[in-house]
Amino acid sequence: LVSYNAMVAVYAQTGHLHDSKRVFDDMPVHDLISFNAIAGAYSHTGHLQDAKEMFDTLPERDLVSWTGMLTAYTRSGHLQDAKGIFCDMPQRDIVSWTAMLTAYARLGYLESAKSMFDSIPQRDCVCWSAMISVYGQKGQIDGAKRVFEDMPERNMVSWSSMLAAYAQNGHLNDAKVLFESMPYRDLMTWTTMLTVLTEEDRVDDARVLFDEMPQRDIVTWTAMLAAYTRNGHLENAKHLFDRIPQLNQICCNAMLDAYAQNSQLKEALEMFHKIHERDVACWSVMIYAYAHNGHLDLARKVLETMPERNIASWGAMLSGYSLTGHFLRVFEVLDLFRLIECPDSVCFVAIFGACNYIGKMEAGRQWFLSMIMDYKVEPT
RNA sequence: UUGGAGGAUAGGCGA
Repeated sequence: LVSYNAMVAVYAQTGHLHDSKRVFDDMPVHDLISFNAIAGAYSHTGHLQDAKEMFDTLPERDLVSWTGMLTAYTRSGHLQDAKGIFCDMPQRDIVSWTAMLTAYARLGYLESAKSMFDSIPQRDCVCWSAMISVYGQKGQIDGAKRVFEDMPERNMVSWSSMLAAYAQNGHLNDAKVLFESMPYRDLMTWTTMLTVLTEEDRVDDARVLFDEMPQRDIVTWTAMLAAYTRNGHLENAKHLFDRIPQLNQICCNAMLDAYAQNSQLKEALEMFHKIHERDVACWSVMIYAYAHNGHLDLARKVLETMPERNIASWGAMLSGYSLTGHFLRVFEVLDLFRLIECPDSVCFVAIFGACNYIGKMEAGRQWFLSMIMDYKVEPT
């Protein structure tokens, strides 16, 4: 039973749902660990419904089952359900507290995340590191640094979280200093440093680092590809892409983006069609590609065809219209989403452009006030 | 043997 469970778990962790399920179905008896493991497989592969069904039909549930379900909801963006699970679970421990902390942060409730953190009695390295990451994702470097310095002991992930917090918020020098002083480095921290070099437009140094890295994985390859794209080296990007050992959805998106940024519409479209499981980013790149090559109508069609939209997809369309002088279209599209999605700073740049162009300075001022008061978007 | 924390891709400005 232990070996079977271990196999289910290994396949689950590597995202091989079918193999995981096959082993699960083949095993003679199941215990709670097997059920939890297969539920985790569903959750890891984004099959929220199946995970929930498994959870609901469990004859008994332990802390692992409850926390697993909490995480499944968090991963799929169902924060209210995550909170419901947290409230309903009969006991909680440091793992579930940390899971809930992360869930709050995802929803944007930094304060709730913080008070959850503060209320954890015996904090371990994981919840400290989670808190660093929360501050980092919120752009609050000082908070991240304070947590990092306050924690009683640090592990690989703590250092790595702090490094990522610096890198993702443009504190490139701090990132470099921290990297030099790190007691350990691994694939993830190396990759973070690759993105730091990229942001500094040191693409050649990035390539040297890439070549010298002791290991590379798909994330590293994609980071290098993005480095070439950012610096306009389409040929190098193509070359690199052809050498990637195992393609995934994200690196294909990155290549699609390389074509889009370089106005290679035909190649972009070709790549788009090669991608079968398209996510929001993939579709949004196509909006960008069309909008920046004079095909506003096709961009709009993509916007309307894509299965789901987020603020970046709306923003791509808005910017496309604004930059090409289709100012009435800006407001037309804005009306399509402003009640369901909060416009962000990119959207407002497009809106102000539209207002200025058609001479409606007063309307622009109103939008500016509304941005701050109603939408809580800070001017940048 | 099952649950919690870190790295890559999309929109304006910048580059």
